[in-house]
Amino acid sequence: MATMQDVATRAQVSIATVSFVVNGTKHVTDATKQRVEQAMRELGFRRNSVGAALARGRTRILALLFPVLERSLSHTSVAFFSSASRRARERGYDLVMWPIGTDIEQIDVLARGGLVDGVILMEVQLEDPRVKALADNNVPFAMIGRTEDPSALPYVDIDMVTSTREAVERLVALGHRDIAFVYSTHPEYNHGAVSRARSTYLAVTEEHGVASTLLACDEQPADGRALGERFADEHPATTAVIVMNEHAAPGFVRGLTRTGTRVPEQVSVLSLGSSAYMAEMTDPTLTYLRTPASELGELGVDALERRLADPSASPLQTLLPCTFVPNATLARARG
Amino acid sequence: MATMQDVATRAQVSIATVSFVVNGTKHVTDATKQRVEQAMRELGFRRNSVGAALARGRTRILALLFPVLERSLSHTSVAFFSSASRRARERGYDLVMWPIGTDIEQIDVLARGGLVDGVILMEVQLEDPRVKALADNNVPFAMIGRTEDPSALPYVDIDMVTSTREAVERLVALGHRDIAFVYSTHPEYNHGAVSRARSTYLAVTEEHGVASTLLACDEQPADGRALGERFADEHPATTAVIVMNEHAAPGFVRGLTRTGTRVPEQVSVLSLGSSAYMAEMTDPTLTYLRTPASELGELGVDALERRLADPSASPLQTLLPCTFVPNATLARARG
DNA sequence: CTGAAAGCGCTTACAG
DNA sequence: CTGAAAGCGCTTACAG
Repeated sequence: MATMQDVATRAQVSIATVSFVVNGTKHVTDATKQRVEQAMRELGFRRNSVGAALARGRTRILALLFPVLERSLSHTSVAFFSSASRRARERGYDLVMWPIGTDIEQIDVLARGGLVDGVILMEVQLEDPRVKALADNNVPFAMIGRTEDPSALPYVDIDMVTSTREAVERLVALGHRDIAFVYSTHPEYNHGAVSRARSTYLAVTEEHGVASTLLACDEQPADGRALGERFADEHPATTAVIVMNEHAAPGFVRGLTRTGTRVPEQVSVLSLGSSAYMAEMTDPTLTYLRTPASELGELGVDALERRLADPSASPLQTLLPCTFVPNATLARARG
Repeated sequence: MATMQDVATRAQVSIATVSFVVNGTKHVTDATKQRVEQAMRELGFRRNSVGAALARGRTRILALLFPVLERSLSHTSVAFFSSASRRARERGYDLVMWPIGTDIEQIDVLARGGLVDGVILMEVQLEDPRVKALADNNVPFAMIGRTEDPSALPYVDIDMVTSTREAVERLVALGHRDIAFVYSTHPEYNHGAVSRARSTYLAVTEEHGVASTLLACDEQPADGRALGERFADEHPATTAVIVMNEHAAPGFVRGLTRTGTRVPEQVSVLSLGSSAYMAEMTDPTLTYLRTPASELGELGVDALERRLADPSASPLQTLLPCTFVPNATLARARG
């Protein structure tokens, strides 16, 4: 690999001049510039990013932390990733997905090691040790999601209170008086969004005097199906279900229909926080509240960039509700 | 951020000694070691990876290149990623997913910039400009998938010839004489696996004197459904379909059943290269040939590591067939 | 067992 | 407009 020094020697200029040409940081005479460019071409020169990073103190690389080994990437999560990476590129950064779990040690190494300029956290828990680790160590970061008390931290998140209220009230408006709520369980994880949705569901059903049932379900299609298959037996009076578990929602509908429960005539199903991709899996097509994944992915990058630009500026904090997408699994309550 | 120099000063040793302690590269007296460790603790020292990388010439970071912006990540692709990253960690590397497309320029910057020690390529095309770019530039890499002629390059890949033959012959054995093949289209992409599967399908059906039909389908559930909905009309004589399109397979089955075609009584469906996750989406549960994603993810890391250890060693080249998972969408041919 | 020093490949005031 | 030189934070022969 040719170095800048090699190029400088061949073009008979100083290494500084090569740097100016490569980075466009200072004006260089056309003639000199051409000599340098020719030398670079001849040597197949490519600037070593590590050297540059050390000198500059920045890499222009951002990391999206997702615990891939612990939690399965849903279609929606992938959408977060692609939109964030697109946005990062627009802003002159590279964004990579770093499959780091809750292991603080690893986060520390990554974040303080200087390899990345900043970090976007996903799958944030109410009490998240990673957040404390990053904050304590002064690593620039933004959250997609948020902790119990995000106070002065930058975040973008789904407005789960608004979205859950909308879910319940749409069902109430259709005459449902007994509404169940399926949420996703994951050992050790106290997901912020899940927790907020659950308590809002309880509050709003109570507010409307509607019967409520909380049902846990693993993040697997087969678990959704199993739940659906025994649903009619175990909850004969329930006429509507909110499913906040993207992985399990199609399986749940399938479990209902294959055991003879008609959807939506007997039971309405509303998927909370999902995508067109998953909604298309079932028959009838799932009615759902769409997670604004691409919007939040972009905003997550913006929040981080702002923090990088000025660590003392007020943090960007944005909540976006899900949007209702009417398909075929909602109907008026029976009887 | 405290540097090694800061630690050295505080512990009253040389920076070299600190380095020895941090890396365990040389024996240091217990007393000295403890002084150094205490100083590190007091200062909250964390080694700067960029400095280390520059000095060593290695970062111990690997990149998995997946064109996230251009191709949608299937559940199976995610499995590749998680298993590769798990394996990498076992071997002392970090593996990140780098959402790079076909843009050679970007690959060049990444790969030659010294930020990563090696690269694993996914979604390899028959003629893949990225492969040439990496090879020309002497960047250590391995492919998951392979080009038309991978000759001396390290790769691990699905044995699509064997797997497709198995798919066809299982259907033939059930008496099917008119078998269609749905493959995934993607503009600009001439995916190696798709291409090999298609030609094997044509060869094996011909070998058995069975009627064949090639059907293109975008990688979207809704496109699968649309294809399924018009299938009975357009291909009334066809009794079995091989679907090599993980995103579209559930939609295809759904399209069939919702237009009154009974699966598998009237039409058998065999999903080629999929996962339990996707198979669970439909009713009846999809019979499929499982992509050995976690096995190949691991092997991909092994292939790359071997190349890193000894660039002149013979490349690891492995083909693994899919394995048949019997579920509920296969039956004897009707009539 | 420990240290002084060169070197990894860049960037960037500073000087001219 | 161009260059000499210090510095980014480490690692690692080499010497003692």
